[in-house]
Amino acid sequence: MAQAVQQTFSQTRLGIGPPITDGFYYDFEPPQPFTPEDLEKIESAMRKIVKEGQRFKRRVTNEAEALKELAHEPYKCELIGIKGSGNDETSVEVGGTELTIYDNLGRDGQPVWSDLCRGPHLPSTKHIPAFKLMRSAGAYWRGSEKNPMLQRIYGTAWPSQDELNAYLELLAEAEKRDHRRLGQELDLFSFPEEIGSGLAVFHPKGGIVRRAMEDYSRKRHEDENYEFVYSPHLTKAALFQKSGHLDWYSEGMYPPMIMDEELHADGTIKRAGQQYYMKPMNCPFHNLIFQSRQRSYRELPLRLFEFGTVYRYEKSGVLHGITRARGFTQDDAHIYCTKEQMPGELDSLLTFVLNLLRDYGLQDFYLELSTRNPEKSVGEDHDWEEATEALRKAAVAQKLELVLDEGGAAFYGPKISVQAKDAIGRTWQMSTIQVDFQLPQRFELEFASADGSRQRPVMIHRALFGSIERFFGVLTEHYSGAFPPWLAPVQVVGIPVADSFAEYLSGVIKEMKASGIRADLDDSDDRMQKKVRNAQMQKIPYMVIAGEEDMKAGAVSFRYRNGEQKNGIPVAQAIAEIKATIAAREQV
RNA sequence: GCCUCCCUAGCUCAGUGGUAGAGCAGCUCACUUGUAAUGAGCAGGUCAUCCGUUCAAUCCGGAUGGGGGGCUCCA
Repeated sequence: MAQAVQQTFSQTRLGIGPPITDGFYYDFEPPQPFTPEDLEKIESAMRKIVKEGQRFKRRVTNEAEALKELAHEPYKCELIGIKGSGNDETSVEVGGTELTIYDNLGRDGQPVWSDLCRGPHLPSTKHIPAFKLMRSAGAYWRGSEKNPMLQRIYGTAWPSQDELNAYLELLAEAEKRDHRRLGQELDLFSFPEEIGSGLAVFHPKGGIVRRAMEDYSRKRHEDENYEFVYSPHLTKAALFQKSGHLDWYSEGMYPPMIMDEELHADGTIKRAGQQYYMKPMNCPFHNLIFQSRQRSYRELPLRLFEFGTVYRYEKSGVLHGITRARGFTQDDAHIYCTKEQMPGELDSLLTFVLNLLRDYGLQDFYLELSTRNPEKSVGEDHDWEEATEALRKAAVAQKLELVLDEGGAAFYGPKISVQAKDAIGRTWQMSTIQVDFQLPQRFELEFASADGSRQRPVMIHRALFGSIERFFGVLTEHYSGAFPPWLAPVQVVGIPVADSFAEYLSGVIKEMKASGIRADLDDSDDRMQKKVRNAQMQKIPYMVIAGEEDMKAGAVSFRYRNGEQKNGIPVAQAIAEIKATIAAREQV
C-alpha cells in the first residue's frame, strides 16, 4: 500500500505500517489529507502492484547505510535513531536484532520500491488474494498527542475473497445492531442537542427496559445483603479535596459552580463563594455514610449500594452513544470489610457478578487481573500482595481464562475486571472489582474491633454493569434490539385478523395485562399483514393473533419473532407460556 | 482535545448560486382479505446556528453547536 501511495502522491512521507487484527494500516504524512477518492486511486494502484507479482527481497543493512538511503524519510530516520540508541521500544519497522530493508522487485528483477521494515514479508505481491482499504483517519505519530498528526489508512486483507466478504458482512451486521441506530428505531433513547453532548434522555420504551434491568439488579443485591443508599449529585469542593479527586481528576469533572460570591465594584472578590461540583464518583459519599457514626466489626462487611448518577466531562472525541456518555448511572457499591473478610468477600462477589451477568444473557467471559505498578502506587507491599493474591484466587476459582495486566492497576489498589463477549464475538469490559488502599486512609475510616482497638477497614469498589446506560447499550447490541421477553418494552402485541375480532382479542390482552404482562392491542386501521410487519420491526417477542377460528375455540395463535407460528392455543395456556418465559428470563 | 468527514420534513435520503423534493412515519376518509407494507387525500422545512463573500447563499468561506470514523484518553 505504501508503494501505491507514494506512486500516487509522490510528496508523501512514510510513518509506520504494521499488521493488525483483520488487516493492516500505514501512517503517512501526505501534502493533503486523503479523500475517499484518493483511497480508490490508491486501491487500484495496489491492485496493479499485486497483479505485477513483485517479489520481496530482504536486505540487512546498518544504521549509517539506512540513514543515508532513507534521508528523505524523516520518520523512518527517527525510527532508525531509536533503534540505534538501544532503546528497546519495539516497533514493527525496526524490531528484532538487525535493521532490514525490503526491496520490491519488478519483473525484470530491478527494485521498484523499498521500505524499512522488520518483516517478514510474503514472497511476492501475487500472494495477496483479497484486500480492501477501509478508511483513512488521523493518528498521532507514535501514538503521542504531543506529536504531529499523520494520516492513517486502514485496510483489511484475507486469504480469500470469501473470507473478505464474510468480514465485510460481519461489519454490516455490527452496523445493523449499533445501539445508537436501534435506540432511535425502537424509540428507546435520544441525545437532544439542547441538553448537551453525551447527555441522554430515555423514552418510555427505553425506560421500561432500563427499569426491568434495574429492578432485577436491585432484587439480586437485596438477596446478597446490600444496603441501599442515596446521595446528592452535587457537593462542595471540600469533599473531593478530601478524596483527592480534585488533585488528579479535576480535568475530567464539570467545572465548579460558585455560589454566594460577593464582588467589589471593581470586580475583585469581597467574599469568597462556595464551590460546588457535580459528582464524578459516588465513593466519597458512601465513605461519609460509613463515617456517620461509630462502626463496629459486627457490622462488617458493610455493603452500601446505590444507582448513583455521575457526571464526567469526557473529551468530546471519546463519546459514543450511550456506552460512553457524560452523564451516567453506576450500579455502584462499596464494601467495607476486615482484612480477614476480604478474600471470602472477593470470592463471593465475583461469583455474584458472573451469575448476574449470565442472568442478563451474557455467556462468554474472561477475567483480567491488573497488578501493581511499583512506580505509581500507594499502600504497603504486603497489603498489595495480599489483595492481589485474594483477587487471583477468586479469579482462578471461576475456572475462566485469566489474563494478567501486569502493572495495569490504578495507583490505589489492584483490580479484576470481567470481559464479556457478545453475540457476534466482540469483547466488552463489564464489571470491575477494585481494592482501594487510598480512600480509607484519606477519610480515616475506622471500626471498633473485637478487642476494642480501632482498625481501618478494607474498601472494595465494584460496579457490575459499569454504568446502566452502557450495559443497556451492550445488551441492545448483543440482542440486536430483540430483547428477551423479560426485558422487552412490549412483550405481546395483539393482532386481530380483521376488525370484527378486535373486541375478542382486546379481552385477551386485558387478561394478559392483569397478570402482569406488558401487552398491547393493535387496533389501528392497518391490515393484519401490516401489523405483523410493524410488530416484527419493533422486535416484539410475541404476536398474539385471533380470527374466526381462534375466537370460536377461545384460543389465540402465536407468531414469534423468528416467524414461527403456533395456532389455536387456549388463552389460559398462552398466558401461562408467556409468563413462564418471562419468569425464567429466557430468550425466545 | 487532535485529524478527517458530515448536518435538507419526525426518520431515511434526493437536489440547486435565483429561498426545495421523494419514500416511510403523522393526520383525514374509505377499505379490512389468517402471519413482513390497502388505497386516496392533507399537512409538514428560516435547508443546524451565527458571521462573511455576492445583486442574490441551503449551495462558496469562516466561527459555533451537534454527529460519524479514527488517534489519544477511560481515575
